[in-house]
Amino acid sequence: MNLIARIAEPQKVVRRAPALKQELPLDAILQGDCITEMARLPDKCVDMIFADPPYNLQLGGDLFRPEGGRVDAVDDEWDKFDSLAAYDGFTRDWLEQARRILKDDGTIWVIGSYHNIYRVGALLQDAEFWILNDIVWRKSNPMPNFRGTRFTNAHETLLWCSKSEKARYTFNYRAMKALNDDLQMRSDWLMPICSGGERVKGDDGSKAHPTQKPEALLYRILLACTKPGNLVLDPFFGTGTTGAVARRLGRRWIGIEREDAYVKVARDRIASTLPLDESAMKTVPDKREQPRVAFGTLVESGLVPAGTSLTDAKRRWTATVLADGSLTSDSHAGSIHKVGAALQGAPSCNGWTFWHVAVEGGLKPLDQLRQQHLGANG
Amino acid sequence: MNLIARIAEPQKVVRRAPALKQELPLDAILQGDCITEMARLPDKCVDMIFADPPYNLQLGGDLFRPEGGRVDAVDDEWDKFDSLAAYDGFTRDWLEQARRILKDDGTIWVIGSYHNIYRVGALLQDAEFWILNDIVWRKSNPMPNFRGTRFTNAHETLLWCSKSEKARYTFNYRAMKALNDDLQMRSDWLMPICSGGERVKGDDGSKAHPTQKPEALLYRILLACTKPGNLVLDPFFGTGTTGAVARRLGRRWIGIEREDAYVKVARDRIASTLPLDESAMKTVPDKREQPRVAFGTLVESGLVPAGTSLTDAKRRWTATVLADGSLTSDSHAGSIHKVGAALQGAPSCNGWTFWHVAVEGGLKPLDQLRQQHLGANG
DNA sequence: CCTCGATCTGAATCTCGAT
DNA sequence: GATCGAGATTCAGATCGAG
Repeated sequence: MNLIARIAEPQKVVRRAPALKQELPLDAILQGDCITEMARLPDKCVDMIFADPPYNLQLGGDLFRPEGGRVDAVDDEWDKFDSLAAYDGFTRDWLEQARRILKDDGTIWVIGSYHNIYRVGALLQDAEFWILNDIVWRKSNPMPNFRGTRFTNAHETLLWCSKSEKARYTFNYRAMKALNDDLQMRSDWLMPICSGGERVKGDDGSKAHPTQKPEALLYRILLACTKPGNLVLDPFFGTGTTGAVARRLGRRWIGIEREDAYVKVARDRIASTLPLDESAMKTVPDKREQPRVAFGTLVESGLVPAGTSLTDAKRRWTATVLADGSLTSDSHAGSIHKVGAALQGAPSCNGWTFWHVAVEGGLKPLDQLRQQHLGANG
Repeated sequence: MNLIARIAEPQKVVRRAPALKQELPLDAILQGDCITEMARLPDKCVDMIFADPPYNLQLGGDLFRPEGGRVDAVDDEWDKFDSLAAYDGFTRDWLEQARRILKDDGTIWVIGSYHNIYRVGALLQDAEFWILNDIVWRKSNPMPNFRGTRFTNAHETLLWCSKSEKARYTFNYRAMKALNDDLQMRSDWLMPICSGGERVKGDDGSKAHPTQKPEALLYRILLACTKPGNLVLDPFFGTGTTGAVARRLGRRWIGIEREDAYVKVARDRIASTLPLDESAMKTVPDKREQPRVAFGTLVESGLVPAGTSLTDAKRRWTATVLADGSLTSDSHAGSIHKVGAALQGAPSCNGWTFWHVAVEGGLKPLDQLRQQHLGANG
């Protein structure tokens, strides 16, 4: 192994050891503040940067689940900033170093949530980075909104930028297309959050890091934007997902991490030969989700307008479609399935085949309209 | 029809016609510059703002499809800005007016792409708007990346903000859940781009506006964040999608549009849009808005007589109803909520769904008896 | 061995009206 | 403005123990 984890005295080291600017610590964890440590690296030396900076979540008090449990919030000191201005200043500083270290044809990836990504995006543009894509990581299993106050926050955003408009960056188009069943890889990626065996745990079984990213995410990024042997820098290394995936894919890496505990975890993780966990590699192909169509979608799209009267095949019952895709009959209200079941006194009912729309010359089941919708939008 | 389309001389009008600040032009198109026209509207007068500002696309030369056709790019004058700073200045100005016009409990939606949404998001936060969600519109039929140089840009982003952290905004949680097959509506929405019959065409068959938004998008937004009768402002009205959907859903609207051609198109389009039937406009009622029933009322009315024994769904605990509508168990006494919480050791508890009455063949939750009472007395 | 149910968890800006 | 109390609120998976 070729791991370095130094306990540095930043001020001294930066100023007095320019030597390090020549020799690059490959496949190594640099322990220390990310800006200080980046400052010690030479100009234009890395091919790609992946950065997962603090999100500045600004959470309030405790949040409880409906059944009584308490949500284990991200309340670590490293995510606390005094103000938006302080966060901006921090972001500007590390972006400045990142830009200096990055090769002219290299690219940078930054991940964030709505709390911080608009600050980061604007500052990237201010620093003359050129946005190539913004990528949406759609979580297949996000935490719900327990209080019913907003839309489920079910995604995070990644920004992918080159150093300038004219830069000739790496994009392995064919690899991405192959990874996506021979369709162009889109800007929305569906992936589960990091859990199960992939999630690094402490001795007490609790998660080692509150925001560990899934390897599948880094896998796709490294595969898309680097060549084998390229050097990848991760200035917010955490549990070392970037290093682990880089190693697996034959890329070189440098990680910067301040916290002692995370450095240890990352070192062990990368050192241990990970059995290729197929499940961690898998990304859910977008096609599989297409068959699921909410009835409300047909209402929104005007295929089954609100106010439409529905009936069953034998015209024994009728119900009316409301604006939100629910149904009302004389005695019941709810989804197409629930109302169908209630009217029949049955435990369950497939509303798609039960309910029909009157058309010229007869009745057409909702299922047929769903197929029509899929055909038009699939 | 009640449409206004004035040809204004902006500078004069703003300064000399404060009268308009009193009377609100409802269901009307105001023709003119968006900042000037907004300046003429009173403080805190609209419930929601939907804004689809210029994206500042910064497109280079013509883009050609593989088979030779030229892509019909957005190259209109209104999408051109000299610099990021100019775009920021413009954005700051219209956001300032938007904030002034918006009611304190109102919300604003802004849609954009990666070209502009990071500017807009940061400036929204700078103006002390509070981001509630960022929403990803996933296009089921995006334009492919013809050159194979990037990921297919398959989404746009919407920001939903209140005026402050503490503001009590409207969110029709139940309606959104109904629209999504009884699952919480997530922050990623799959919808086709506006095409086919919905796309407004000119006399020559070409599209009337380069970036017309689908009605389904506005439908979901208006249904989620407004009540019937609420007033919605769209300062970049274009072909009037916001007005058309607002009218369909029984919301009032004001549109601002500078271009003569778009004003005409929007006016005709909205005139031919029919409002939904009053009953079809309905959505499932939010529990929070139903009339409150004190548990004591059910005791008084004899629906749950004093002395009744209650139990939870798993029959782990029991309690007895007292004459005043309070409960006693072995160890606790108080309201149905307090006793339920205390027995479970939970911070809180909804006694209506926690406690059940034994009936023939099983258990019936108090909530069901409450509904029964409401049906009989509501 | 498998199945079923109970339990736990994840980057979360998570209530509101009456007094 | 602060306080108090009613009462509204969860999805997809992984894990583990019982049968």
